[in-house]
Amino acid sequence: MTTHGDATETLSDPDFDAAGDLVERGIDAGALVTLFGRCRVDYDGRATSTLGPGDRHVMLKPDGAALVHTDEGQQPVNWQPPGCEHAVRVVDGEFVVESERSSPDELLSIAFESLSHVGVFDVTDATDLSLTGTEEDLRERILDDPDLLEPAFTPLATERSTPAGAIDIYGEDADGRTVVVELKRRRVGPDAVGQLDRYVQALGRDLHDEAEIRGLLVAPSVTDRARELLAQKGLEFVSLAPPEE
Amino acid sequence: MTTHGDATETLSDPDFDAAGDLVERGIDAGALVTLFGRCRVDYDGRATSTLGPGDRHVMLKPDGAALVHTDEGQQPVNWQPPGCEHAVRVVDGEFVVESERSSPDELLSIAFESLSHVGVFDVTDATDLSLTGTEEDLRERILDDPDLLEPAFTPLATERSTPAGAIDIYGEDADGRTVVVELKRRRVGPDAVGQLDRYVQALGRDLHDEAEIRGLLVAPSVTDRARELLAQKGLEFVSLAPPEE
DNA sequence: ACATTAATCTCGATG
DNA sequence: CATCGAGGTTAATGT
Repeated sequence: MTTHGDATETLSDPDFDAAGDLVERGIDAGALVTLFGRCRVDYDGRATSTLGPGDRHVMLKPDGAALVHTDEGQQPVNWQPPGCEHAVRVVDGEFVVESERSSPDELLSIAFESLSHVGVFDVTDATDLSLTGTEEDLRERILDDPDLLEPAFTPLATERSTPAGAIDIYGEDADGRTVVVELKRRRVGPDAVGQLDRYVQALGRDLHDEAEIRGLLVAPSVTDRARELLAQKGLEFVSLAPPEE
Repeated sequence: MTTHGDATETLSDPDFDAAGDLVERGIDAGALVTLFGRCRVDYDGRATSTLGPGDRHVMLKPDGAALVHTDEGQQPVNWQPPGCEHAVRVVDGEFVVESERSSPDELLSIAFESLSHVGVFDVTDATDLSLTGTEEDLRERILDDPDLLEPAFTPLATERSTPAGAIDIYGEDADGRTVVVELKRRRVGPDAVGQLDRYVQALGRDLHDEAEIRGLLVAPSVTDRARELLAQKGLEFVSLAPPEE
């Protein structure tokens, strides 16, 4: 066992009793717990899955999330969302980690036949991520300079609600016609065209003036099918990306 | 340092030189590498992000994926997809992990001011996940017993392609009318209705017989807005879920 | 490489 | 609680 500054504690090739003690202590202390070893994994909840024996890395977070990672992929092979209860016990010679929640009822069960590592990490992280280049940045760019869309475009509202959902930017063109703007931070396919079309139709029913409403899809680029759909539905496209920095 | 069976090796409170040696050795050996300590994280690529100092858990996978986890959330606060090159070096008294790829150009940089743990794990996992309760299971359930949709429904094709995309199930009803079926494994909103409508319209143009085509949305349930949209567009809904087991 | 869609999507905002 | 839409979505599949 290795301890340092009350912050991190690890066990190598622990016996199951020692591992159980450390993991329970870590969970109770609100620490982040990791395990590595050969295990089977079963999940039952929104779907059902089984995973035969293999070496995997398991992370139990203090917010109740659980992650099972293999050597491949950005996504965990199995997981449990935040809000779960973690528990460990030894059953039939296996070290079993269970993570459970209700609504929906879901259970993740990880049965280790051998454990080569257990770690407990005291995490303090008050920092928030600062992210730029999002759809919101694109919206701000347009509101700062509406002429980017077309000359004399006038934004009137953002997030204007319709029976079909909220319109990103609602405004008027140079001729006083209503304009519905849908923003996407990256290249778009047919789904985005469908979304814009829904908003235009819903707004038309709201205003009883469907023919006079223009729909503008704003994105860096569109796929061929999306372009065809736009043409079919009489919608327009403006190429614009979020600010670079 | 702790070694066992060539499989797992960990360092506690390592100095940066020893940590660098172990991490590089782990990466070269195709192992899964973990680090824990106080760090800053910067990302630049499809978007841009910065994250101030805090304690985080870092995982470097042999396929080139990188994950930075805080104490909260199922998702990593920063990451890099598979296919990246990982590198470590000591710069200005910080232990820096960089993960980079091209197309798109993306760089993730993690600068540790202190390291309390480094782990190297030899992963062997040939097992495939077996998952049930997916949309594909729902499709098989219907193909096994088409009457689940309605009496005398006859499936003719799956994944039938149209200019608007592939239709989940394409078939005929008791009266010989063409039926377009869109499947969803869980409760659906307006987007699924738009998707089904696109397919019906596209097939109508293909067959020059739009009026005679029925559209069926099959899901466990629909939201109110989706139900209204279905009614407006003359589409139908059948409540059905993927098989339980 | 691009296009399209599913996902135990996750996550946050909002009513 | 449910609903809705964004996401550096990711992952899989087809072309």
